[in-house]
Amino acid sequence: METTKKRSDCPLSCSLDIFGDKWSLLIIRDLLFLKKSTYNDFLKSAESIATNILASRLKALEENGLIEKLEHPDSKAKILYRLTQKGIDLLPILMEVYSWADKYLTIPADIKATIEEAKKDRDKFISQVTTELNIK
Amino acid sequence: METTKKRSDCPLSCSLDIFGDKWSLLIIRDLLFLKKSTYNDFLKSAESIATNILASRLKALEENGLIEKLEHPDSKAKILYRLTQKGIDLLPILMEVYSWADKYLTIPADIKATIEEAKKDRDKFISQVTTELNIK
DNA sequence: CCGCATCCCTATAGATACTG
DNA sequence: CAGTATCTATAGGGATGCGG
Repeated sequence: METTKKRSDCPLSCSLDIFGDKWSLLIIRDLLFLKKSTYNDFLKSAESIATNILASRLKALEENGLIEKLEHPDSKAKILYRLTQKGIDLLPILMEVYSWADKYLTIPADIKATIEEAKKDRDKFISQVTTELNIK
Repeated sequence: METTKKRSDCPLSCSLDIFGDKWSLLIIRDLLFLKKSTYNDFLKSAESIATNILASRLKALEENGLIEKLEHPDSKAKILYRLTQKGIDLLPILMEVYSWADKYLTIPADIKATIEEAKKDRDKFISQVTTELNIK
């Protein structure tokens, strides 16, 4: 069922086989920027993902080594999802998408400001986000 | 039918609504790098897209202003697909995906060499590809 | 509560055959 | 050559159930 056979040897094609859908990168976004880390956090996101879809994406993301499951410090009942380095390294891709969207789509003003701030010193922004995630 | 209602105001979410599927970026790749420009060119790609999917993606890409349809210089029967600037500007995103894939996936040696060459002088590579496409 | 799993139903993706 | 038509498979939405 989770065979995910690759369509070709093309690196782009293989990458899209992993995160080329409408939901995976939104989960990555939540983990990268929005300090979300539990199942219910993701469920509450603006795009309102269905529970079965979320479960299947989390499983796929974990199988592909982009995220990992940990015990939540607050409660035994909770699970904490965290990005691996492989997952964190999707950040530059997301930044380019934001940058493209900033140029061609209509963006809420506050988000627009953040994007342009991040673009100004891209490397600094990347290391900042990365460090933050690694500390946690 | 092509209502493509957006799921949220998030620029990433909106971008994924446009090209966040397993095929659109492969068509963009074909146009950007592989000098493909007709329906049958795309059909022949390694991933072997189905004809109806190709048709629907081309339509969506055109509606979203990423590509445009032109008369083919060789034949009246042919249609030439070309990237708009909005489409060409997806190149930085693709390059980051290639870069990520280069780090984490198993890549054919020749493609790996090309990726790393392009990364060395990224801006030059981008302007080179862009110029080439604009000339045609 | 929390993290799913399951079921049911609909919508979209996709494979294949065929057409203007 | 550039698509449709038709059919089937999978993705996805929404409600609910259930063990820890």
